[in-house]
Amino acid sequence: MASVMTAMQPLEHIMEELERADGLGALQAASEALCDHYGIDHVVYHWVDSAGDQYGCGTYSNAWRARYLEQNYLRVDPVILGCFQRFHPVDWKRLDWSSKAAKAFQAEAITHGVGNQGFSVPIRGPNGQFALFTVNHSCNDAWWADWTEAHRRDLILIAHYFNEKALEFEPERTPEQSQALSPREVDAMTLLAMGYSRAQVADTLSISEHTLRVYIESARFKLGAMNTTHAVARAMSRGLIVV
Amino acid sequence: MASVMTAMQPLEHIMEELERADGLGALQAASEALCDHYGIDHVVYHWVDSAGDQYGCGTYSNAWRARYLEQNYLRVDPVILGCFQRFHPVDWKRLDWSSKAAKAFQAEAITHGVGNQGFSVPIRGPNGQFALFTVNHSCNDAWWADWTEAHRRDLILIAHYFNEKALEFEPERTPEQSQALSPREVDAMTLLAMGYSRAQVADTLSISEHTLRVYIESARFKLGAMNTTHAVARAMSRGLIVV
DNA sequence: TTTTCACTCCCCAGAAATAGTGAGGAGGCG
DNA sequence: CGCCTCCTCACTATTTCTGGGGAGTGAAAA
Repeated sequence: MASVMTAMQPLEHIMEELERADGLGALQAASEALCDHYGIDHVVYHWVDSAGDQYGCGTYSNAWRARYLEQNYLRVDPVILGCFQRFHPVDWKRLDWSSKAAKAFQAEAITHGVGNQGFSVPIRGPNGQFALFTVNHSCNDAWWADWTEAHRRDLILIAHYFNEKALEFEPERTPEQSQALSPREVDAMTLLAMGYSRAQVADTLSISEHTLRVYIESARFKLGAMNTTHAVARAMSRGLIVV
Repeated sequence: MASVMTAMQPLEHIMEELERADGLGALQAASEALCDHYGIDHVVYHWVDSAGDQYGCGTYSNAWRARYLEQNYLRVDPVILGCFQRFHPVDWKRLDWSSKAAKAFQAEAITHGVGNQGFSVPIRGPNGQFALFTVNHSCNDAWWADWTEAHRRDLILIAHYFNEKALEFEPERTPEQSQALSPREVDAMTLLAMGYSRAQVADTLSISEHTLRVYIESARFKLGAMNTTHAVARAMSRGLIVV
């Protein structure tokens, strides 16, 4: 249980390497180092971006990665689907593998060298960023249960550092931080995001609907949005409004 | 630097208590225990929910909490605004305190016993859940820098556990994940959030605009939204779509 | 002091979204 | 085998939003 608290030099060394990492290659190297350190088959970091864009690094075979992307397994993979609704790290056994697609997916994964046991830590960043840190191994249930229990805390922390570095190295994936909205514009966007119509927003803010329109338009302009819905979506994803 | 890795019995004890916690009171107790353990002024967990709903526990005075809620400081607090855009834990000094509102807010916080130094860990869960774990103290910059550097890893981990427990105890705060959107509905919401008009979305999805409308309406119904903008906002804040 | 910016108000025509119906086929699940 | 959800298409009338204009105040920044 107390693994995080006990001295474990090689892990400490890997963590320090990770903190000093200055490129995506370092994450790949860290994945491999972690595999060696723990004596497990695979360590993988998988960033699942906005429009189904993906980025990852880790020790899965290139063939399996290619196949995964090519088949768009993103929309089938129970690990992705399950972790997206969770906060807790999760053992793969607790996911829903019942669908036909999931079973086929699993079978194919195993033929590509993916182990039967897995443990994934969901990680979330700003603007809806989502990633998974996964450790994977081929072994029996009891051994895996002991191992994951023993290293749970380490894995949470390592997952956090992986994501921290990935965000750092890929700033273009969390794009421009545009100019801020004026208070009135924030009010307008916020109320619109809450489902109020323009008339209701104007009424709530005690201004004419014409005036409100000016705010919406200027907010739309500042956010580079094509319409109100777009503007609200951008304001939300940039954290300019909290709804 | 290696604090997480070194034996530190009292912290270990607190963490184990936290893991066994079975109610919100336990988080409050853990906050106080952490204050004692570290010898700092405040430890606070603050859940900032979708609709501006808030829940928190920690060692701030009741007067300050009441004031914060009453004044709706959520929309002013640079800690909230800054952390919402970040993944890294952040020292309060690195936030933007330049606005007049922020300065007034800070001054008032200090009169309510909040320390001049702060360090906050942003945490995100499913469905757009967002929370902050903050440690706060009154001291000079050098001491604080040393302290936060020394305990950074612990704090990340403790923040994770606080949120894990908070999510566990408050399932009703992430309720209406019940109604997932169908794939087509997700497509529609996503493209609308990207600024496409209905005609463009229909074209992109290669369906008639009439069909598209059915998706938008059913999505709106499932999300309990009053209009398209509202539906998109809800879908985003619940993490159903990623833009 | 000048200039910029946020805030407020107004008109109009055309484009877009919404509300109320309707119906048929494909596929999964008990 | 029904039952269900999902996907697809259609019509009409009404409401709401958008994109062009223009104009005045006050506060803050340059």
